[in-house]
Amino acid sequence: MPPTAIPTEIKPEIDSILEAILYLYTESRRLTKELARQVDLTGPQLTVLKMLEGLGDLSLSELSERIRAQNSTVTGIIDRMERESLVVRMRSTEDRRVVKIKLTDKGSKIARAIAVEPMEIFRGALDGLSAGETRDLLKILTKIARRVQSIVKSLPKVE
Amino acid sequence: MPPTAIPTEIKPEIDSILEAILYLYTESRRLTKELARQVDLTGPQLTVLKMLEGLGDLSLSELSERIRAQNSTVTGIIDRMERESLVVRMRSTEDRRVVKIKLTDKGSKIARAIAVEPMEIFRGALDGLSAGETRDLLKILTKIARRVQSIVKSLPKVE
DNA sequence: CCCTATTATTTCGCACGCGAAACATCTCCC
DNA sequence: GGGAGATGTTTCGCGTGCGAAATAATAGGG
Repeated sequence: MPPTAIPTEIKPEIDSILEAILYLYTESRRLTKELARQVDLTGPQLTVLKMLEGLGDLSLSELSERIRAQNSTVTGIIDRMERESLVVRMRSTEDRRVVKIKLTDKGSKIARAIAVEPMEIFRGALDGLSAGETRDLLKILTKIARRVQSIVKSLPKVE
Repeated sequence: MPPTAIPTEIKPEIDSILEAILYLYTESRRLTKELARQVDLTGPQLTVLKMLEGLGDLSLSELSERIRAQNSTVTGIIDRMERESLVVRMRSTEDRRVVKIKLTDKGSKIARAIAVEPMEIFRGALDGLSAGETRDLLKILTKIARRVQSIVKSLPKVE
């Protein structure tokens, strides 16, 4: 048994589960991109637009935290959105280090044209589960996450 | 009740579940990248390396299907790996349209230095579930995936 | 009040990642 | 067997996405 193999008979369900998780993730990205294409935006740009619409002006850091990307990534996205006059940068007056991102009229209008926040589709799908299923799912996923964490900690370092 | 709005009091579990799925996905990428860094590779390059180690030579199409990326993406990854002498391209003799990707000695050596295939960590974590949990998880995820699909189908088109 | 550490953002270089178009080769059918 | 369409790969242009270094502004301790 080579060291690369995890010593276990592969249960076919396991691959199906990985498959399903991957599907849900990639589908959410595909979906966002498809919605975005209808108004000539990219996926991340639509996400930012709807976020600003829902929450009001946000600083760049707040934005990058919410979309789980590095500041430098968001700087680029905002650059391109500003180029298209979808948002403007405004230096905060209280703390002049902070840049507030603000929707323009054009940006708000486009945000309104897209009714659904893509993530809502998933909330909707999860909402269709029974209370028991929801509880089970959360419990199992949490368990998996914990196990992943502990496996990661125990990994041998190369060298 | 418009199909786009999800009319529901948000159950906190739902956000936790989305959180957990996102965590598992991003953790798998982070993990791959971290393993890869130990041998001076990028995440995708390590994935390709271990895939070739496990399965033998693959064509570019086979590779791109397995890592779920477009051919053009994989062309770039292989370009950089070839530049580093990790793999070589070999025209197939049966069908001269096909390019076979082959590990070099250097590539094989590095592949052996990394014992774990990152995805195996998740298989390992899932493997720790009880049979009942596995069954429930698969059932629920499948249900979610089906619901997502049907919601997507019912979405109104802009214009 | 200054000097240092901290925090917010940008810049830079690089590696994906995609879709469309170009290119190469093969297959099939007349 | 020759041309039309199918299949495999690459090229191109663009938009993320990251981490490290640079830049700008604030805060805190002496």
